[in-house]
Amino acid sequence: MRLALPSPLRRLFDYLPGKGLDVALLKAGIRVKVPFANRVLIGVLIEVVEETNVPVEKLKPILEVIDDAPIISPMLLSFCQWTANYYQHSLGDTLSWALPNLLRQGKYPDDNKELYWRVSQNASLDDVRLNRATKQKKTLRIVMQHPHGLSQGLLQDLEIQPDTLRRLQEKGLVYGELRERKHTPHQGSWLIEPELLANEEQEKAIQTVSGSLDHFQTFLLYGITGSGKTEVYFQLIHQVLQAGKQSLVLIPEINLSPQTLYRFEKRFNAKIAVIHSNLTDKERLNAWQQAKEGTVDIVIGTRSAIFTPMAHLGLIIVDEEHDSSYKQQDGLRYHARDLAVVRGRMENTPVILCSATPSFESLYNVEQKRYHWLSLTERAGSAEKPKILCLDVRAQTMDAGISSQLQHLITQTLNAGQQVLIFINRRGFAPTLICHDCGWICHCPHCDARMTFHLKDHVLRCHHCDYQMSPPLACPHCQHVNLKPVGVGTERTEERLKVLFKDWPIWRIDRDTTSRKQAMQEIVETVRSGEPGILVGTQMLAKGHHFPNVTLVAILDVDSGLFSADFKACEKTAQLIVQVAGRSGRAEHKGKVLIQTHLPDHPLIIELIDKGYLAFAQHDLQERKEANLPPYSHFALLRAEAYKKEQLDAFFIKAHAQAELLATQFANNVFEIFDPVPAPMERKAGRYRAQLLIQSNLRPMLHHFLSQWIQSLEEMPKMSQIRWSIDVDPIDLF
DNA sequence: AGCACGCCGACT
DNA sequence: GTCGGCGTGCTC
Repeated sequence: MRLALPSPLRRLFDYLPGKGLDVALLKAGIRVKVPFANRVLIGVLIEVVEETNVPVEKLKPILEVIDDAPIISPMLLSFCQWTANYYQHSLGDTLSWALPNLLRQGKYPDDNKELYWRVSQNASLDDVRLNRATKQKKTLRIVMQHPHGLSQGLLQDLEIQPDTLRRLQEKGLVYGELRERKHTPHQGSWLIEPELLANEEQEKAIQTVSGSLDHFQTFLLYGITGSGKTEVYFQLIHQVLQAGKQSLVLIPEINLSPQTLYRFEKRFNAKIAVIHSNLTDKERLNAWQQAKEGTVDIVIGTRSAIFTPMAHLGLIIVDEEHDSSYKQQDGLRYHARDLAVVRGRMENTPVILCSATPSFESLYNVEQKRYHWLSLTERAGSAEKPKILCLDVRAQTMDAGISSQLQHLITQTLNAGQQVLIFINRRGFAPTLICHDCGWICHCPHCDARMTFHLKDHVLRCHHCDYQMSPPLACPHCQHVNLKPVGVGTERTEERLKVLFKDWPIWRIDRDTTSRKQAMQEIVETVRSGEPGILVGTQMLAKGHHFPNVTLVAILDVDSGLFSADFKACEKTAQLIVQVAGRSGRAEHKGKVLIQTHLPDHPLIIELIDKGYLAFAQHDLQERKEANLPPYSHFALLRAEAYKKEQLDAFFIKAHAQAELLATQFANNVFEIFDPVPAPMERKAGRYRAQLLIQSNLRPMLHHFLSQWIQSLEEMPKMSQIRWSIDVDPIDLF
């Protein structure tokens, strides 16, 4: 029996069947318990083989067969095999990423009954007892929309506390029902809310995809902010529901808010499962099992939901497909958007990738006729596109990153009763502590990074490891007591804005102010209420939320995104500008976007402002073509880290030599093997980091090469001190 | 990744 | 004398 075991070792392990075991009952995808070295592991049977290269005396019998039917379908298993192979990862470990925790631990899918809430016959929203209970009223409204009941888990995902339900139950307005989780045929309409009338473009998109619902085809749905992408895929999901099939909707981490789910709940009378990182193991298994059985109709989830088994998959949607949260950045470094396309092909199902700022890879795939292009370029209603302006700040006096022109515009906007959004590119530009006399700067003792000064807590914090210290009173270098915070950061900008615009509220959104669970939501709601004021924040502001009363958006420092060595820097910056711009304005007020830059002649700035995102993408893709960069060629990156620099260097010298040697076995010039280089932040959390880039125009060759190269790396002796990994299609070169 | 084995320093 | 530090090697 050939098994995949949860181990980083990129190979399968052969075992003997236990005595008295009927080999005919063993099917790929069942779990078995086996002895492995000195412990017991749970593995997944991949195939039954008669022959093995392993010496007989080493073969051990399995201890136990856990399942009588495959826990993982042949489809999902081959999907995982494809993934493991493509990302050069161990199959056993890949399965660990794909399976819910409890299944990896050998537990059985839970067939416990689930608590469903239903509305009582005599319940009414006008009940006087609900006059002051807004939460209960809202809850009752939601439960009323679903006469067949809603599971407690889903209600919790909608931010409804069990306590609220209990109170409604005490009033006799709703009742709980323990339900056997079995497939109950759907009754009645799939819609709760009628569909909106699609405009011409939307109709065209819907028609095009619905003509392909019975087979694989990838669509790239380009829809500018406010053009009604959601309506397009809602109507398509409706068609899929009517065909008795399931839809899988992937969304970026940040977008999986109760509001997102609420929109689905409001539209569809369908069973929806949500898969996100805050689920308990039990909830996750439950959602997984229901999707597998086909008892849920729509699965909404983040990156890892791409591994959800689906009984009757009919459509895959990847919302905001350009979003970098689809790429797993440790362990199995998969890209959920790319895997969505692979899965669609395997399951013969259409895939829709949506974005207002499509990734350049996807645009390239459209150009190559692999993806079908759909576009929505009209904003719904009377809303106009925001106007992007570039402000050359060379030779301008800046005040905490704010030019006087910007100051003037902010004042105007506030006086007009509107809101301003100030976007700061990075927390990395946050203030640090500098000695005014000798120029000493406070560095993190564990990383090659400056400590960031946090005014509120009066601490120095390293943003790359968790190191914290209180600021020294005197300079450790010259002993003078003249340490000052410098740099433009969210906090400092906020402080300055508070002084400059002291009569207006200022809201700050970043990791520090929104660490508390509900904090972000509270701020967002305050801003949505429309009171004039200034919203200051980082990346978090670029995604999802829309603020109708924001009419001025300012990006304080766009330059750092323009000269980065990273080949994707321009793409990311362009996406950011367009996404941030999309947060503003609607209907009555036209939005204005101001970009402060020292490089007003940069092609990104010129192209993006004059001709828009797609034109800039064309331009940048042309440059990448000339430089033979992805998507025109393919990258794989070997990263490694170690506590001792000499060990790391020794490792890379060997790895590099092996790569060169291996490359001689292939045709000339198939690969470009770069010299190993230190990571941009060489030391992080006390470990030295470096990387080695391999480039090739021939994907299949690159994969052959990688698997052989990795095998030789795995066999290298004395490697315990070095942690290394391979990143196929890296999105960051560090 | 785990986990044991093994060979050197500071303790009841 | 041992307890335990982590370098080294192995897992069908």
